[in-house]
Amino acid sequence: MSAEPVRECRPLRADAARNRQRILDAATTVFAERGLEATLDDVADRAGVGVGTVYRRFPGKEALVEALFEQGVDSMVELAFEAATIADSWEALVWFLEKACQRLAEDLGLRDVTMHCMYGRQRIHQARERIVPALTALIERAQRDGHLRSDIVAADVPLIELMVNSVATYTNRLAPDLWHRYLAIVLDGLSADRRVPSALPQAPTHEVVEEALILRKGV
Amino acid sequence: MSAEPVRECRPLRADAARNRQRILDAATTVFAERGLEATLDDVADRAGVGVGTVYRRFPGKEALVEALFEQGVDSMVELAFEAATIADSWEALVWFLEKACQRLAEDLGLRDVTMHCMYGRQRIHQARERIVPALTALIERAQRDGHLRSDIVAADVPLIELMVNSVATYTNRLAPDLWHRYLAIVLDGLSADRRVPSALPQAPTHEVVEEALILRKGV
DNA sequence: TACCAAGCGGAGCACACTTCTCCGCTTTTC
DNA sequence: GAAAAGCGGAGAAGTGTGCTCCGCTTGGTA
Repeated sequence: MSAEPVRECRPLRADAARNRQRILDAATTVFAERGLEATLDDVADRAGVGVGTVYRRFPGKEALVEALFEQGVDSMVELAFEAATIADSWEALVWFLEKACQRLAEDLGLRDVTMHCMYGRQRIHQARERIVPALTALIERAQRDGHLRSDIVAADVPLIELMVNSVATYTNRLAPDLWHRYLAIVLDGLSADRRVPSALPQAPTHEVVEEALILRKGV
Repeated sequence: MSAEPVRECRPLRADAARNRQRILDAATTVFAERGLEATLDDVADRAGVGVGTVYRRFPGKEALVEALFEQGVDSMVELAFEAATIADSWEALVWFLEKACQRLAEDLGLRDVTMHCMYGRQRIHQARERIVPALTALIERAQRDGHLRSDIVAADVPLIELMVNSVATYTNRLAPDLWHRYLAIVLDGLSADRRVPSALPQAPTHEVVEEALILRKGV
């Protein structure tokens, strides 16, 4: 939220400040909907301003993206810490994976930032370093309690998120909640003490699956 | 293998026939390695011929791709029928998923053709229609035997392949066999009668995962 | 109300990267 | 050794980025 050149003395003119906010709002929705493949022209259109106006406020796409997702990335780290406060260790893990996948599914921009690292690698790297201990604690606690299979490690988590998110990427237009089903399957695979398969969300139809595999827009 | 304009009378000159084969070979490896994003210029380079030569033999990229993958797509269908001949119903399902994921992981072109449908949609659609009955039979048999959880349907299969393949896409340079681990987890989630988690292939290191999420080339 | 710095729009530039063509030269074949 | 067939690869044509520039508009001060 503080990426443009520091020019503290003179405050923005009223209309300029209004436009700046419009740009940020537009960028939020546009990137969330279409991922980072969206153009600053798209953002400008959505904001109802010209491209020039966008470039006057932000040095370039990267700056805007970083300004927008600084907070989003950090909030993923917080998620892991928040999960630690849940009493039941298995529920904590489930809650974390659900929430993390949810955010990535809802915000394609966040997905691109965390999974593709096109921008702001440094920040992502730092975020990863902070999240690893929390994740490790979450996992080891669930393992000590005999809920999580013992051969899982913290490094598995990003790849599990990637898997589930790939379903979300393909199906989010046609069946935006379908990814829950596959996370549920994976969770059953992660469980150490499940006796009976847990209930799954509704199955997709062939039509939805076929359409999803054809349509696939976001990466 | 029969995409260029039919001109049956005169056979190709010896050198031309040789080049045609070189182009097909080069296309096979280039598309397998880099997916359909590879250019016909890349194919020409690999084949050691000029682009013009490629375009003289094949009307365009689509024709070459379809010629190449016609067989590959059909072989995915055959896989399902072949699985039906395996005695144990659970092993049949496991074998099918392993093989299908293996092929998709080894051949990024095949992955793009089946998962993204950029070319030859008609053929893919037909292939899907042929594979569904075989898949349904495979699934229902495993369910009757009490091995596969009863809430799985045939339409789940492509999405399961998609999930596992997304791992392969990201990690195939650094840890080309890592996807087996995640397929194993998913399989444990699909099982109806497992008492104890099955053995998993070796876990990834944090370094590999981080590199994989950054490098991501294919798609 | 008048003035002008600050702000604005969006055509268009530079660039990257496709697919595909064209034509002077080379090789094969008869 | 002549003609037909084939070849290479520069570059045309098209598309899609990110970003700049400059004539016009507007907000805020005097």
